[in-house]
Order: sequence, then C-alpha cells, then structure tokens
Amino acid sequence: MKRTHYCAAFRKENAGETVSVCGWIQRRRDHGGVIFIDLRDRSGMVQLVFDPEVAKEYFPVAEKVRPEYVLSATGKVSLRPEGQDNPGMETGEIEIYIEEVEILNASKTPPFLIEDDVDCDEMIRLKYRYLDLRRPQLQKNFQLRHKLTMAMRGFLDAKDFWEIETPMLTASTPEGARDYLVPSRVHPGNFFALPQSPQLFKQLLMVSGMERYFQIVRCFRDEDLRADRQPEFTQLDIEMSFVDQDTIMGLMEEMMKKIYKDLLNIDIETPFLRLPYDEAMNRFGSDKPDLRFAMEIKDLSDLVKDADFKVFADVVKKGGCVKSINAKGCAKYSRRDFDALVKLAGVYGAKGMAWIQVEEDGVKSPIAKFFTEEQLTAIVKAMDGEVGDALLFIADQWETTCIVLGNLRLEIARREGLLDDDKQSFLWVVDFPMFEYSEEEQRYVAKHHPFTSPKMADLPLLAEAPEKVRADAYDMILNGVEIGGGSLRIHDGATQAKVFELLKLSAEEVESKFGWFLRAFEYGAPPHGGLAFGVDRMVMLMRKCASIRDVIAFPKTQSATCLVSDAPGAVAPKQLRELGIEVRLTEE
RNA sequence: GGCGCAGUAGCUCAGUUGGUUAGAGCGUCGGCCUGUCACGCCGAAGGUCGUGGGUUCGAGCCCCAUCUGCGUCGCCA
Repeated sequence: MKRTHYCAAFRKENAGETVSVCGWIQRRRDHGGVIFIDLRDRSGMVQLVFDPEVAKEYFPVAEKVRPEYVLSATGKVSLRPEGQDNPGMETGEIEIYIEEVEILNASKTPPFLIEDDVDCDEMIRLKYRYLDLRRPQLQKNFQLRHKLTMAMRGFLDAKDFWEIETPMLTASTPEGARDYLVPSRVHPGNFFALPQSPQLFKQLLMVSGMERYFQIVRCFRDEDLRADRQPEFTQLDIEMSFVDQDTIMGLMEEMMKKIYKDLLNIDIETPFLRLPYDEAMNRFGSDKPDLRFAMEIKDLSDLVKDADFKVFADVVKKGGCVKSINAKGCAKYSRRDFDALVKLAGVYGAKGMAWIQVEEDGVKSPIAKFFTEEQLTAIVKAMDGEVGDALLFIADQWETTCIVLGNLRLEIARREGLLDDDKQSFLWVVDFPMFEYSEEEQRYVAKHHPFTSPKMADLPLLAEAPEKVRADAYDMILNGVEIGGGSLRIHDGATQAKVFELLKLSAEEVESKFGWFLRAFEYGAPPHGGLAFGVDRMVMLMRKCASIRDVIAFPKTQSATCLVSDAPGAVAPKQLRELGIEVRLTEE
C-alpha cells in the first residue's frame, strides 16, 4: 500500500505527477464506458477516473466497489478536459487517471450518507458514531479541538506552567455536584469518586511548591444533561502561586487573544470588560450576560410604586422590584407572541408579565387603565420607548425579576436576529457573592466552592451578613456562555474555619471530609488562585456548534448512555460479589 | 422529578373524518450508458406504522400506559 498525498492536495500544478492516494469512496458514477469515483480522506476529496484504455484489468474493480469501500489508488494527475472543471470542489481542476487500484476493505451499505448535510436522526448518528465522525464538519471540529489544546499547552509552557496529572480515583466530597462513584474491591463497602474537578489536588500542588500548574483534564458530574452539558467533560485547569486577581485575569486574556489570533485569525480586544455580579444581574439579568447586543434592563420601582396597579405597588412594598426591557420594534407582536413570552417568563419563575406597545396613536397595553397619562408617559420615557417598541415588565423579588428579564432579553434577541455569530463578546464577571442561602438545606452554601477566598474588605460581614460577602471569584464569559471561572483561594486556616462554620459544617464533618486537605495548609501554603476553562464549550463557540455532542468524539445521550457501547450495562454477579455489592432495584 | 417536541421502508418524510392491498424522494439490488460530479434512463426488492393495552364491525390515525431520542425548568460547589 502506497500513499504519496492526501486526497485534497492536488491543484493544476500537480498535472503530470504519478501519485498514490488512500481513502473512502464518497460516490461512484458509472457511465458504462468510464467510471468516476470521488475518493475521500481526512483532507477532502479527489475525483478518480477509471478508463478501460488506461487500466483495463482494474475496470472490473471500479464496477464492483461501493460507497465507503476503502481504496488505495495510483495514477496520473491530469487536468480535466475543457469545460469539465468542478468549481465546487477544492481539487476540481484535476482528476487522477487510475493505473492501479487495491480494495483495502469492503463496506456494508452505511445506514446514512456520509455527508455534511445529512438530515438524520441523532439516535442513529450516535449509534454509528464512527460513521458520523467521517463527516467533514465533525472532522473539522476535532481538528480545531486538537489545535486548541496544543495552543493552550504551548502558551502555558512558554509561561512556565507545568502540566501535572492528578488522580481520577479520589475521595467523594460533600457540596457540589453528584459524584460518579467507583467501588473499591480491596476495601469492600468503600468507594472512590471520579473528580468533579481537580480542585483540591491542584491546591495541594501549590502547597507542594509547583507554583504554576495546568492540566487538560476530564471531569465528571452526575447531573442531568443539556445541549451544552455532558457528564464527562474536559477542563483546562490552571493554578498559580503568588499572584493577584489581575495577574491571573491578564494572563488568561493574553492566552485567549493568542488562541483566537492563531487558530481563527480573529483579533480580540484586551483587557476585557470587568462587570461586577450585581451590575451584570441588574443590567442584563444574568451572571453570564451576552453583550453582543444592548437591550438593558431598567428599574422602574420608584416610578410605579405609587400607581394604582396593585401588582406593581405591592411587590415594591414587599421589598421586591419592578424592572423592564425595551424590545425594540416589537410592538408588532401579536397577542399570541406576548402570550408565548408570558409563558416563557413563567418557566423562569415569574408569576406574570406585563407589556406596553408603543404605537402611533398612543400606548396599547392590558395594564394601561391602571396608570395615568403622566405615569405612562414617564414609563415610556424612562425606557426610551419609541413608536414601534414593546416594553416588557416583570415585578417580583430582585433575583427572580432580573433572571426572568434576562431570559426574555435573550428570547427577544433570538426572535429579532440580534445574535451575531461572528461577534466575540468577551468579559469578566467579578465580585460574585460568596454564599447563597439554600431553602432546601436551610443553610448557606458556597456559590463557587468553599475554598474560595472572601474579599478582604468584606471579612467583617462574615458573621452578621453572609449574603453580602463577596468573593475573589471571576468568570470569563463569551457571548453569554461561561467558558471559564475561578478564584483566589483561602490559604490560611482561620478564614477557612470561619467559612466552614458558616456553611454549618461541624468540626467532625470538616475533619472527615476535608481533614486531609486542610492539614496541608498547616505547612506553609502560599497564596494562590486559578481557574478552569470548559474546553468543550470553547470548541463549540469557535466552531459555532449547537450541541456539545458535536465536539466530543463519543458523547452520551441525554439520559447519560453511550449508544455505541451500550454503557452503562449490567455486570457479572462475580464482579459484584468481589466488590461486596448487592443490587436491589426498588419497584415503583 | 416537571413541561414541550419527535418516533411510519436502510435514511428523510407524506398518510384525508377511523374504512379495501400504507405511499413518495433518496439509498439498495439488477439492466443500459465514455465526461459525470446529487450523472442519466429502465426495472425490482424493501414495512412488527417505537412497545403494550384499550375503544371500535374495523386503528398508522382515537384513549391510557410505557420506552427511546432531542429541547428546557429543577439540578450542575
């Protein structure tokens, strides 16, 4: 078997060369006397010509082969006859007159065509993933993914980082996502957990004096899946000693700038905008705002608190707020459209949604009758409402109001085509709250993780007003997607103890769950911090993929199964006996 | 766990008010064809209508349950 070139390597300059190519048959066009075969490999396609006068003994081979057969072919690159160029093909100016061909393997008829525009049920694509992956679009996704991780390694190596591996079989820790567990045969009844992230180990590496660490690492979280969430996913995990927040963020901006330039030839502006969490929520209704478009949220509580509209007035009285967005040009929406938006608001917890359509002859609104002319004019003015706009209102507790409007803002943007795929809107969201109160658990829980450092300035608030304590935490956002996040870490035992106390973790619990980790901090832990990027999400954004499954070679379905291997599956009774495990399925 | 969409030939889909033998395009198979590139022409094969139950003289279609895939809320320190 010979191979001198990739299929897509040929241009008219190659005419006259004798070459050998290998690949899969894309399509065969049999004209009786002459047969054309499009041969595909990783690089693209080239047209092979079987002419009985050139290689008579191989003509029967060309008659026999079918799509996805694997061939090795040798022949002479030739300019195509006058007028026979195919401008839609990279190699459309030439073709290869085959002198010799070998069938390296036959193929069953594939269940679907191997083409970019296959319109095929994803279940079948996932079952035959190895065929789906032959499609050029998916191959490009993995080529870029490779280039991305290579670029990350190159950049970080140049900045004195060391790539160090951490355990996959590790300890289950409370807080955070549900763990994937691995039973121990040697210690029946005991379990490892697969890492949700290498968080604790990378901090130990800082105690170890590694100073600058990174790892491109698989992480596991046993939670429900989404279009951008898989139970196993890849992080670029980074940690540094002796740095402040600005140093970390500046370095990461430099990395993103280089990656986008080198891989996509896109220039991105640095430094990125730094938006405090409160401001992100107030102006955009999200802790990962999409800043490719404006449509900012405005607070109208003061304007409406004395109006006759009880719904608004009561919410404000109870400490909530009334906020609004201006959906430019959406006054044209039908009652049906507004009802759909109300329904959407309900999904995110709103009890209702009010709206005002600003029209030539005044405002039109189901709630107009509750307001005076002056009040309506003031509201429209406050929202910069012009004829043709629709103002959407939500009245609720602060967080709900923000989140609902944030999602309405995105929905309007989608409907109105405001989301430009070619725009890269990077920013940092900073100053996250350290804790949030969990109604379910009746206690405060860490919003990031319990090793995140509170802001020094907010330390006095730790005891009396934990919800007001901000953390030295930061998320990198691109086009409304959280692509990375991290924090400075607590490196002194006293602060860490206070945080655990606030999280209502008893000394015994802390000792049993984190004792092994905290002990390290008694031996001279340097100040340190870091962050982690979602590699899959970055590839998605760079390749404009709608699904994270398109950037993972063998992804799981929404119910966390693998359709290629049929995992998870039952195991032999012997395996369970060795592990001391008995399976008892509860019948519902 | 909740809400929503989908499941009919290998693939993508159509299928009327519940009524004889469930159709089309692509693909596949066979034949013809020396310049196609989604080649063309002629012919053929190919179906548990996701699964189970119910209503009915009769169900692809109506009802109930269930499975699978996708989206989403909860969840994801």
